[in-house]
Amino acid sequence: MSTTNTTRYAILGLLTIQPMSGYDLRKHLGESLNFFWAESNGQIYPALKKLVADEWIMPIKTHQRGRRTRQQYALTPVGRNQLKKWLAKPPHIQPPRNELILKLFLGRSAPNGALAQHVKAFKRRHEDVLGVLLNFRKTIPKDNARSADLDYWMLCLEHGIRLRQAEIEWSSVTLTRIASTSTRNRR
Amino acid sequence: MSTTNTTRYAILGLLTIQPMSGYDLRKHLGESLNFFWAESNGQIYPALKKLVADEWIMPIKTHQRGRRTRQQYALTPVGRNQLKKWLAKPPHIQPPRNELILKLFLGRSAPNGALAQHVKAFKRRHEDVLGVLLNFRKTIPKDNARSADLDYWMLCLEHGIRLRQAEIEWSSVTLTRIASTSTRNRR
DNA sequence: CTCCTGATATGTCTGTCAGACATGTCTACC
DNA sequence: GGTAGACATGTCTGACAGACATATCAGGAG
Repeated sequence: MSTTNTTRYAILGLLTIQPMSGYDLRKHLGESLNFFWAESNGQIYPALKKLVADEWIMPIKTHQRGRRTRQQYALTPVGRNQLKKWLAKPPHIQPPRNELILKLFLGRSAPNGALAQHVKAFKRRHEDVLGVLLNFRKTIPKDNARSADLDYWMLCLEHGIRLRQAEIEWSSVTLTRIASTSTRNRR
Repeated sequence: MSTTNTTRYAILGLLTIQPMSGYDLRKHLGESLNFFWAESNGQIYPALKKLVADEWIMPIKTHQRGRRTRQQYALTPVGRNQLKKWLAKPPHIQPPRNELILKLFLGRSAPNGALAQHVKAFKRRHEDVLGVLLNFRKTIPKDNARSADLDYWMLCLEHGIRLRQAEIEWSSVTLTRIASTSTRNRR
């Protein structure tokens, strides 16, 4: 099996920023990272247990004033090393499963107007995300003035922005073409 | 559970083009469709069985001269209707799992030069795919002169092309930025 | 004519994943 | 003293990825 349980490494990576609890990880993964890395909630806690067992991370107790005690985790030297080794390996490519495009491909069998609806929704969603990302681009550099991670984060952001722009442009073109196609093929 | 077993519908969709065997489906899925829809080989035959049991498709015997008898399948009216209903539903969005971007995000922990290697490979791969797609754009319209599917296929192709172009452009920009980043952060 | 190679053809199996669902705790406010 | 809502930690099922297994047939090499 060449599937590498990437969840472990995503967690490991986040812990390079600072020690966190499972809940923190979940929030991080659900927010900024979510634009290019979706983690399944159900994987996080089992993965943490496994990582502790392998001694890639270690649990640390944190007593916060006025807040419940949370189980936090920190990288061990072993974990840091494993992460580095993983980062050196060529990235695994996610097999594409673009359901919108599949439906478009089979468009001849679709009920009238459905495809246009799908593409419109697709476009709107990407426009929303693009808005968020463009806002990030403005605010992140100020908040994290000279974080060592900043340069890398901006590259990821740039990727997200360009991809969304391409999707939006394609959507526009496609919408006009769909209109003329359905006119031509009308029974 | 909201996961919809999309494999069934991908198969159903391909059978609208013409009756096919499992092997034909596998080839189709491994070739043209593969650019936006990757199907796991292991799913095809079980899915076919299920589809037959549900009477969405029916097995037909084909005796080809000089070739082994293959089990082919054709859509039933029920199947055609189910496909149509599915096409009308909003497409499910694949959760993103872009391992390259994840590695870039964690770039600070990566060994020297590794990221640049990854991005270069990423760029090369997309350039190769773009070449294939651009070639498709030239040849497909001639081969399938007035297929009812042609218009839809071209839309999918266009999507693939634009996305790849965006990836390639981002790669170029990123490569120059990585170079200057690693210079600045050198110890 | 027999062996071998490679395309044809049909599957199985294991670990990983998606994401809905379950459960309990603490704070703040009424 | 109750309860709404954030905080926090999990479990569970069906679907999926993709490596692996197996058998048949055609055509060429010896």
